[in-house]
Parts: sequence; C-alpha cells; structure tokens
Amino acid sequence: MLNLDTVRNTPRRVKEALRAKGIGSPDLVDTLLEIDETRRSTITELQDLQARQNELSQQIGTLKREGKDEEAEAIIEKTGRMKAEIKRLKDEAQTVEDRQEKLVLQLPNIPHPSVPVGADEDDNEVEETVGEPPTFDFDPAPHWDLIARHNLADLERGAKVTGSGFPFYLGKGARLQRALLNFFLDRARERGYTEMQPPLFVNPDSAEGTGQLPDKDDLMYEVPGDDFYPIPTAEVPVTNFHRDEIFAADDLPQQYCTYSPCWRREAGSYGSDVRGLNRLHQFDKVELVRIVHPDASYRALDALLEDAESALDALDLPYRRLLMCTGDMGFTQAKVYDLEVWSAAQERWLEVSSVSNFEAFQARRMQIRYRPEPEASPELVHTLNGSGLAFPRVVAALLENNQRPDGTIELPEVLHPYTGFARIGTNE
RNA sequence: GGAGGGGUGACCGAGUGGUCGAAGGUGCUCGCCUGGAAAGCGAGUGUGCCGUUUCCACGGUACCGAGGGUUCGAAUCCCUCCCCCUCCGCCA
Repeated sequence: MLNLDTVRNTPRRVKEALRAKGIGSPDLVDTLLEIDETRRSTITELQDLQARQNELSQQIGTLKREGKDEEAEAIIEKTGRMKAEIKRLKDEAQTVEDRQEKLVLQLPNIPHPSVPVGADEDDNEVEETVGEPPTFDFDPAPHWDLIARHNLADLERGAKVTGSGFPFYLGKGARLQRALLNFFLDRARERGYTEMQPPLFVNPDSAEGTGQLPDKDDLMYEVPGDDFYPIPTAEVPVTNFHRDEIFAADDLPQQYCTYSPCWRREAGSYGSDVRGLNRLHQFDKVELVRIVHPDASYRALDALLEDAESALDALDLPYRRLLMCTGDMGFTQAKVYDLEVWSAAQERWLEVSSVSNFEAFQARRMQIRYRPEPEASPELVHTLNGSGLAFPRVVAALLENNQRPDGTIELPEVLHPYTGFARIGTNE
C-alpha cells in the first residue's frame, strides 16, 4: 500500500508507476484524489458536530449531578436533532473511507529509480551469469525422463490422487527433497536467520498484508467453509508474524528462514513449459525474510541476494541473475532480482529464486513499525524476502546437469552428508 | 464438540452510564541527588485520522478483542462474532 501523502504530493510519480508496471489506469489516481477530498471534508464536518455534541453531553452530565433536571432536559431536546445528522455523516464517512481504501489497495508499489523501465520479460536485464553450462558428448535426458528412469517421482499417480501438478516423490527422489530442506535451512541459519515453522494456512488479513489479496486472488487456493488460504509462499505467514507490532530500533533487523510447501493455482498454465517439475501446484521452498530499518533495506537486498546465490554456488549450478524491469515485476515490489538456474537438457533457464525489496509497501498494510528513538513516533519498517531456494527446479537442474552417459546422476559433494548417497542410479 | 471464566495502554492491573485516553504499579525518557552506581525524589511517556501552523507545536475526533445496537452521553448496558484460559469429551 502506498502512503496517501505520496499520492497527494506526487500524483505524477504514482501515475508513472502505474504506467511503468502496466497495472491499472492512471485515472485511478485522479479518482482517488477526488474521493480523498470528499472524505476529508466529510470527516471535518462530522468531527465538528461531534465536538458540539460532546460539549452538550458534558453540560447535561453536570446539570444532572447538580439536580437541575429541567435545564438538562432542555439541552437534551436540542441534542436530539444532532443525533440523526451525526449518524448520517458517520455512515457517509464510512462509505467514502471504504471506497478510498479499495482504490488505494489497487495502487502498485513505485519501482526504485534503479529499476529498468520495460514492458515484459524481454526487457529484464541479465546482470551476471555465473558458472559454465555443462557440455555432453551424448544427448542429455530431460529431468522428466531421468525421474521416470530412476523412479524418483510419480506425477501420474499424483494426478490420480489429487490433480496434475501434485507430485509424489519416491525413494532417492524423496530423500533428495529432504536433504535439500536441511541443506538450505542449515545454510540460512549459519547466515544469521532464525529458523521458523509457520502455519501453512493464513487468513484474509494476512493475505492482504503481504499483498496476495486483493490483487492476486487467483494465485491462491481457498478452503471452503473456513476463511483460510493455503499459503502460496511462506512469505505470507512469516512476514505477518510481526503484523501490528512496533519494534525498538535495537530489535531490527529481524531475519527468518523457513521451509514450507507452497500451493499455487497457476491458472491458465499448460504446455511444455510446465512439464515435469517445471511448474507445479504444490512445491517445496525455503524462504528468507528480512524486516529491516528503512535506511538499510537496499543493503539488505544485496545481502539477501548473496544468501540465495551462495546456495547455487555451493550446489555448483550455473545460474544467472536478472534485474526485473518495471513491466515484469510484481505489484508489491520496489525492486526484484530473479535467479535462474541452467537446465542442461531443456537448454533453458529456470527461475529458482525471486529476491525482493518491498520497502514500506507491505509494512504499511501490516502496520509493522519501529521507534527510531525511545520517545519518538513510530515509523514503518522495510520488508524483504527471497527464495533460498525453490526445490523442484533445483532438482531438475541437478538431475539434468549432473547426468552421466550411463544414465546415472552424480550429486554435488556438499549434499552427500544430507542425502546419505552420492549417486542416483546406483547403490552408492 | 460440551461447561465455565476472561480479553483494558510496552507489561501488570483498577474501573458497571457522565468531569475516563482511562486510577495505581512496573518499564522507559529527561532532570535532581551521588565520586560513580543503586535506592530516593520530580517531570514526562499510546495510536490513527481531521484541522491550524515557518520549525517547535497546538486544537478536535475516534480507538478499552472485532462489528452492530440502546442512550443526550458507553470501557461500563444489549446483540453477533473472534480469540485466550480451566475442566470434560475426542484425537496425531
């Protein structure tokens, strides 16, 4: 959510953000400002009337205590008329406030000046490519073939039991998932994150707090009968952990890491892009969240990026870092990097991490604040998060990039203590 | 799921219709005291919104789990919902 002052003082900037992100119509800003005028004049009128009523009510109290009931009655007569008017103005103010709130929620975050302006994913900037894509003197198999060959996962039975995009993992495939969980969490903890296990369902307030609602409604599944959403990312419960709280300045930053399954409806996706583990409705992820002092948030973004990249370095997977352009970044973000891993058989890049600074956008919705000084007024914190990392595509890359001519797969050494095996396709 | 109890400021806790944004205590901030510290003493210390203002600030209004209602007036009375605690039941 944007600060209303920002909209009032720099409407051009907000319109520019709408255009750059390709979200909504710039007219929204003018409508909002008009409503804001109405809202304020209504509130002023209402509060003036309430002030008079309070004054009279106080007089009535004094008179009654003094036993001057007749004088009190006279004033009560007078006040009676105000009552209806106050009620009317209250309702009106409420209506206008609700409308305004709805509009404000439709305004996306303003991109940081360093973000390239662009229309879509073609305008993202490749900042760096790390590692060498492996070369093969045989035809490398795509991961779905490797999975079938070694019985690492079963998507068909997943489709039978639940639906497409809900895989079973089996044998070394399942053990690899478990290994990644511990591997990623251990690394995150060593890098200063507090480990957390969050609820996997959230209520609408939380979904709105981090920005999944109202704008990305078709992203999430819903639980009928209970007002819950299965989380599309652990970002939601973890960041909302501190909703409506005020930190002492010393308590910042807060850093959490968490493992969770994630559920995404991914409405409308199909085709070869979604084959195998490329895109699932349920997947596992380790998420990193930072809640920081506003002055520190871009340093924190760099650090978070480094945390995510170091995991790819450790796994010896080739990857590239993209700085997302305005048109391809999300509603809530001020600046986003995507990390994409090289998938050797598919010969394409797969997104395994998205690292974002939301600045105060989420914090304003969630009212997460800090006090700069012990007696000072609270200010909004900045929130950030990044995947560290999403499992299925890491698995896809590990399988494809590390396959041998005999069809076996050799896992990177750092994982051996976690997996308990070094190779897939043999007994090792 | 059943029965009972309860949700008040950073925390504890008083307050059952009027002068209550809310006693008292703790914590915190500043000052006094001290060689320094502790103890003492004094002052201050919630948030949102609207308005006035050159800063400092000031005025108004709302908020005592949430929403609605009664009333000239609600933390206090009524209704609905949510959450927490205790006991019982069920259960990984």
